Amino acid sequence: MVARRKDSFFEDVFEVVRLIPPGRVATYGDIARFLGAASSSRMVGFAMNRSHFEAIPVPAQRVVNRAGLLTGKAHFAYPEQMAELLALEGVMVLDDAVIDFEKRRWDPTKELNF
DNA sequence: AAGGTGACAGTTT
DNA sequence: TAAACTGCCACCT
Repeated sequence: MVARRKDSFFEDVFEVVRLIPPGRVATYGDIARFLGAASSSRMVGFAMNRSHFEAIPVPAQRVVNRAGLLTGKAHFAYPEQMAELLALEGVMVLDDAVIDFEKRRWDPTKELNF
């Protein structure tokens, strides 16, 4: 890599994720668009992978895929942790899917009015 | 410096 | 309708 526009695209991702209110969830795509890289949804997911090494905790459990599925649960300490963390926040998860996903969905581009 | 990779998304078989 | 393929951009080795 020769040059990067930003030192850390990930940090931006982390910040946005931390802004997600408890009990709400956001999608990789929405976060990516919010950061100006609509097609970097995959990167957002990869960022979450790295979030575990961050000093400041990142509520990765609040980030799900477009279908509301907990696709990243496998990357937690243990797979069930993701659903558990969400449950503690009042988010019901059934079979790796967020209940009332559309209702609990939190879109930064809308909620933050950017 | 170049290539491979990934917790997705959208489109096409 | 469901399954498979390609595109995509930034990080890492």
